[in-house]
Amino acid sequence: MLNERRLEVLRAIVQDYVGTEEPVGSKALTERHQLGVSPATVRNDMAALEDEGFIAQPHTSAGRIPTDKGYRLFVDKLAGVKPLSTPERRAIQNFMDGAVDLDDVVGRTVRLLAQLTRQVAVVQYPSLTRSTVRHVELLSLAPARVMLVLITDTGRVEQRMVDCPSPVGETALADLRARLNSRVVGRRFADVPQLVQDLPESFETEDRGTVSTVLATLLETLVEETEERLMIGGTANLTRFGHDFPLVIRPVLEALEEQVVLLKLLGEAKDSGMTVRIGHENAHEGLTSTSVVAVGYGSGDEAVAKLGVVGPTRMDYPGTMGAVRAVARYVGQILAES
Amino acid sequence: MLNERRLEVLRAIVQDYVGTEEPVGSKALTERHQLGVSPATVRNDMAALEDEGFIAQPHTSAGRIPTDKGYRLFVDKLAGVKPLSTPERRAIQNFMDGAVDLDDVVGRTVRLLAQLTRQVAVVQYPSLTRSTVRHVELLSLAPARVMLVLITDTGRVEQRMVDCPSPVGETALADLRARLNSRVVGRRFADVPQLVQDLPESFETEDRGTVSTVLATLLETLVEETEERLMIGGTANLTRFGHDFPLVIRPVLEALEEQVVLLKLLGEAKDSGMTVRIGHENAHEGLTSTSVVAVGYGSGDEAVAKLGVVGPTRMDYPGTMGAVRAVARYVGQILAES
DNA sequence: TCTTGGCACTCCATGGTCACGAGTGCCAGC
DNA sequence: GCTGGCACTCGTGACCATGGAGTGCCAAGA
Repeated sequence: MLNERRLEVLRAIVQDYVGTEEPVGSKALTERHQLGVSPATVRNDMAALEDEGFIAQPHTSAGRIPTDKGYRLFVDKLAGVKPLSTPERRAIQNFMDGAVDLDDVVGRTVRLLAQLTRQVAVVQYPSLTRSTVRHVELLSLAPARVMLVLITDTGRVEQRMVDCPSPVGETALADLRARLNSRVVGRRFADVPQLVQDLPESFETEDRGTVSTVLATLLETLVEETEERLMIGGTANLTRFGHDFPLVIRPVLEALEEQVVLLKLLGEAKDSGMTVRIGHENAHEGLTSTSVVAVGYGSGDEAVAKLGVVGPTRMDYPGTMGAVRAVARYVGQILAES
Repeated sequence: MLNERRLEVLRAIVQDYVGTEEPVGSKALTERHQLGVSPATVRNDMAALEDEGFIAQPHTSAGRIPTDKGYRLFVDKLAGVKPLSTPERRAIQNFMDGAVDLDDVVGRTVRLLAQLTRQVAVVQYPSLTRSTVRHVELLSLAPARVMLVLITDTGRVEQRMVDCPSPVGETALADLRARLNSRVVGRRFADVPQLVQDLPESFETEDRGTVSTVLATLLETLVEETEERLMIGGTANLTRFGHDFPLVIRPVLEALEEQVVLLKLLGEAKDSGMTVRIGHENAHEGLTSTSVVAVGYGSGDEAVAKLGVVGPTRMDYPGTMGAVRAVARYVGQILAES
């Protein structure tokens, strides 16, 4: 059913619709693309494409627009990933260089991505559980109060207050700090629970309470939902959504404010390679008229977190995918260097 | 010119317009408020109010809507701050309790404020320069690489990498850490530069380079723009802006993404007491059709940062001001406790 | 079997007219 | 100084006619 030309027609429809935001008709198609056939033939092809569910008409006697299924086919079969131009690559470098800490890196990334794609950008902070421990610090702030600071190889810093059952001496604290670090430094956070399991036992009875409390807080921090932070930007680009936008923009903004929703969204993306979720493929109700392009990034081979963009299903997929991939690679490099 | 009744008419117009979002006419006014006079009289009063610039008509033969100047008078003279209801107070407590760290406190605050006011909430992180130092930590991560961690009494933690000119021994680092802390702990960050000024001189020549580098980074961190972080939320409430909203919402979203703009906005607010900036009173171009209600908050008497909301000029000022004030007080309490 | 030109049909968008109603300003009378 | 009355303005919504873009279908040609 779907011969070469029909696919070509679909590609042309997607490209034109993305460009003009208007339903595209058979005549316009033959004029703007060298299909080598007449409008009538294109009409037949369009009817076939519509039968298969790849395109639809908003109403009779209007042009066609791609359906989610149509975009899916376009992304899977018809379009590649468009590499960035040299000026664009240079812009990425200029923009990212000079970041002072992880917050800054993430902040710049989100702004950069929003600017390049002209869509809403979402960047997840490097996950704790997938990072490795660079250092664990314990600070005595008051006799029975300790501050726990975790530092990852990706530069992320997490801190928690610990209220101890009894006053803690500096020596005991230094002892715990040393033993703790010798066990976990360089290891992955995911492995920490196991590594510190028997630590309390090796302490004097009087200190065991404190040690357990500190460790409990440490483990809590690792599993806590807040470990999965993220940053979003470019929401102003939502206004480029389309005409019907008051209806569409609301649920999108709401979804974007729910960290849980976004984390789930990114979580659904594959760990490696790029993931594109189109329209109704997104589980969340408010996002059924948006597409999400996400990819993992990391300092090494393994992804420590994900980043991506959220935009209208009518988006420039090749360009967006190219930008997302390029940014992810560059951020990975920066993390590896630091 | 502006006798008691005319002020009463203005108040009624503001209240009705805020409620209905529609220009309000003389007849509707007399029906919904006990003004004790006829529509014709109200019309005369309205004409006077219009002459003075407090109200305007979108077009001839339409009702009146308040101007920025009208809202200003309303806020200054005609409306108080509406205290929160008991359930609302309880909701604040429930919502804020259980915050684990400063990020969490700020995050909860912004969500709470957005929910209470149904507007966009902006919360500034406690400023470094106005906080006092709880602890300065130096961690040796590599021979010539030190991580500097600042901890404030408000729970804020800031960290920076320092690349030292030469390898640093643990003893030298411990020495610097001890001397640094003995000088600055409990002091205000603003005073730190002066307090550490002569510190390098008291070290051996060989360590002076390192000491200077570390101190330079410390001072840099204090003045850096990034010290002024903030969090925003409730942007979905922008969709309740009005009918003409595609035009209005765009610049607002853009302004909200520019931290600089927002910081300036909050910075313009008075240090003590509540500040209300209405429409064109806001310097930033994109925000001329919004009002900003801001207030300082802090753990003690002094404000360490500000928070507020951004909404349409047509907002419920008494209610919004009440919510903002209540939230600020509660956050202050939480910071004081921690 | 596929392609093509022709043709009738559908339906949206545009723009004009018209009646309605809400609201105003003004004035004369109380 | 307040009030009722009255003429006037203007935006809104309904209705209708027109034009044009686009379609589906069909018969003829390659």
